[in-house]
Amino acid sequence: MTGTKARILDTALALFNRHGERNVTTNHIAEALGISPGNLYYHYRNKAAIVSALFDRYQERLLEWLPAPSGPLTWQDKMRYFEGILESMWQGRFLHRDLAHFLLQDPELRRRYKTFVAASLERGLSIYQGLRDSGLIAASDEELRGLLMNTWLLAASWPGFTHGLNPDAAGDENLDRALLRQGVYQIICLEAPYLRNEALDHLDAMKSEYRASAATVDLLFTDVSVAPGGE
Amino acid sequence: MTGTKARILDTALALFNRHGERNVTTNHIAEALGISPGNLYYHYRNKAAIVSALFDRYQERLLEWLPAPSGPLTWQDKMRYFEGILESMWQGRFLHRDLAHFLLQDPELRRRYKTFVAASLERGLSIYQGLRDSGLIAASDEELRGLLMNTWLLAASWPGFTHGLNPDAAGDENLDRALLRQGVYQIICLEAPYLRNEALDHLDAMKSEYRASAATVDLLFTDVSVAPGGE
DNA sequence: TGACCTCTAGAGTATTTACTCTAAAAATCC
DNA sequence: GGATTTTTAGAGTAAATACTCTAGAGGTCA
Repeated sequence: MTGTKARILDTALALFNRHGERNVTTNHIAEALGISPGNLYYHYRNKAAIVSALFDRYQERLLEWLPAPSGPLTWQDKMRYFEGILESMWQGRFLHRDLAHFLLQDPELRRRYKTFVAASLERGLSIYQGLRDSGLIAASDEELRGLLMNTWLLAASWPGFTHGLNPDAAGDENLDRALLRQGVYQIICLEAPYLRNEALDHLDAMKSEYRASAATVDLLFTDVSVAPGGE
Repeated sequence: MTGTKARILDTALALFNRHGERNVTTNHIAEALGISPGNLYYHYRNKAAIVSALFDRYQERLLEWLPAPSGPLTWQDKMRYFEGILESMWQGRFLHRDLAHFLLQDPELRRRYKTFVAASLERGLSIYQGLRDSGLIAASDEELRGLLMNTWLLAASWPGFTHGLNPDAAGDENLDRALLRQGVYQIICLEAPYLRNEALDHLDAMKSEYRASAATVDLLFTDVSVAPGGE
């Protein structure tokens, strides 16, 4: 039931994330799928169209993770938001990695991205205001805006940062997860000073739950000479 | 006195920052300089060597901005640090934009980058500890590390973020500066909760000094249809 | 069975681009 | 001023890659 069109997106996303969009040719995608280049171009008129479609999918999925609050929010809700954001950004990490290039080349995409960022930040603000109403955080609207902008930048750049430092780790599911969780930890650090009540009570527990081991963090900065043949 | 070798770097940096490394060919660089491709390749054996040299220069300049504290620090010192960091990252914004690709392609560069990031974070920690000794901030070492990581990510991604949303602004010196200062504002937001004493007294003043006007920020997210012929 | 439409194959191409090579100009040295 | 070395020009090339084009397979409906 999964049509060729969707399979192209899946494969392209996986290849882009692993090798970088720049290093993945349309022929590579077709080959990985076991289809012909002609077939690929039958479904997408060019490479940019694939990127554009992936961007749409990414955008939808991220906003799904950020439903406007309906009713009082708990600190568990907050953690779910964080996980969702980072999960989405992880899945679309190639996008943020090469975003600057796409935005420069494609004014239409740029337009969409602007409204997307603006919408996400608005959505985030309403969520944080909900958390404030629930007494879980204390901050002025201005502080929330600053916090949100920083959260966005952090979440958007974290996957690219870790993957850039440690591309060899790609495919190691455990390590991937650990690094992703460390990203949540960084976001926790960001908002920690504003937490109150139950959120504050659980701060330490959350920190230690999401923080990666020192060994894992070290792995980011120390030089791991890849064993030969370990591709 | 400025040799060809240095002029190549200057021109390449300017072109890379404006158009993205991916869109700038070695022939473009040579043409912009008014030299032949052969000449360019006489000085740098390939494009990656140019990027690598630019990276070295960037690295040196950033660390120059982050001298280890000798004696007690003031809040003015702190602001100078921030400005220096963002200034450096602005000048090398193409690097962070396309960093993932460079790191993936060049294991040697990756190694250097890892030690560079680690060194910068260490340096940053000693600076923050200096600020703590001066009573300007209050935070545990662990909090400082989290803060530093976030500061790094923020500073590294802010130039690319603004430029990506608004590439047409490139060349508008005033707008560039305003957006860069807004980056400092974001960093201020990051550390605001930890400030004490004089640093706290000047917080509001610093915020309003660095924050860009609402109109400028709006410009980031609203769609500016570029007037035709406005390249 | 035949007409029609969707989907696929795969060889092929036009273009871009990083880089080479040879020779000559310019600078330096004795 | 001649010899030698450094620097430059610029035409040219090999490889990569996004994309095209034609032909045909497979399904559907009459």
